[in-house]
Amino acid sequence: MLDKIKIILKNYTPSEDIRWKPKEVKNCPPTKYFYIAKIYNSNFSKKKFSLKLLLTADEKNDIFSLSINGSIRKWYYQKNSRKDLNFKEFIDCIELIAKELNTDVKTVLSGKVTQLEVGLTLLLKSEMREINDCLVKYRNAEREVFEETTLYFKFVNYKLIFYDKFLEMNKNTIWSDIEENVFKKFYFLRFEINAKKVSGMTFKNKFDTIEKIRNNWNMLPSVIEKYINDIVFVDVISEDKKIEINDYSDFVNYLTFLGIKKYGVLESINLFGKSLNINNKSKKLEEFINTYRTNVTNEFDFKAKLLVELRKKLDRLYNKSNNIITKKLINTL
DNA sequence: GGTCGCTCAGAAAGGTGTTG
DNA sequence: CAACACCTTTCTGAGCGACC
Repeated sequence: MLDKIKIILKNYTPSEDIRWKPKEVKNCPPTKYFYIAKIYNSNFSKKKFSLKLLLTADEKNDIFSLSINGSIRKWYYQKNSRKDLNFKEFIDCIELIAKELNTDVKTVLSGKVTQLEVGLTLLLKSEMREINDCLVKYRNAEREVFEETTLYFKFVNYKLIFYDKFLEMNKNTIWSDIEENVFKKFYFLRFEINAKKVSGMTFKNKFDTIEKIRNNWNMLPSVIEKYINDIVFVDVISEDKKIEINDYSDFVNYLTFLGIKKYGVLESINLFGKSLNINNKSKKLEEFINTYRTNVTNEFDFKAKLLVELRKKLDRLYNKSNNIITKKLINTL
């Protein structure tokens, strides 16, 4: 469930097996020196998807701190696939990193996590490809669509991202017939919670050290589901219902629906941002959107399908059936 | 009965000064 | 610089009368 991560180890004793290269950094105190290096996953012979190291040396006091930065997911598998780390693999990662750094597991566990990306890839049917259009609002985040297939909800310290993993993995290649078929049939939806500053969002206290991530691994599914559930969902794809207008309220209801459709769902929702009454805003918005919802058939039920697949994948990554094994793994470290 | 606006508390987001 | 602690602001949902 983890992808990109930045870990800070204090009081790390630099391994002599690593080739440290001095790095010039402008505007830094004269007593500090910087060295960079890379570590690879030595379970594989190829050297791809490294983790970048930045060693800060305060040579006066002989104190070193190490920053580890990169995608442990790609690093662990040595490829960019739709696989996601489960608990056992995460524990594996910790041990591997300790080995590569020539330090003990305890040191890695104590590492501070200052940046973290929690995410997963869902295997959906290709009809689900349009689902981004239905994710219309998330709290007060800035909604932004990039190159038509990527959707962001941005805050200062973190953002939510939805994108087509298959396109991302195969963007620079010529597709074979098999790949064409896969793309036609399936949609690899990737969802990520990208924390640029862990200390400034909800991961703080729960996922801000490697040890806490390990101990709180079982909380990750509900955290991910909470973020998804908080996104305002409107089915903008299904056909309109055939509406019978029998009285005035039916008429107003239908007019509101037509108005939202004509003016645009996103634009209509934005109107509420300017609404003066803070307290009623969310309630009104909910009513407003429900009016729209009651006028579409919702024949496909995108949201339900998304949540079902999300739950399936989370169960697998959380190792629900292996709870005892999970506890044992924690105890062995 | 339903709507509106006020209050409150807790959570979430953002701003800023300090620190190594 | 990056990261954090600390503080302020904003958001959100629930509760509760007042009013039509």
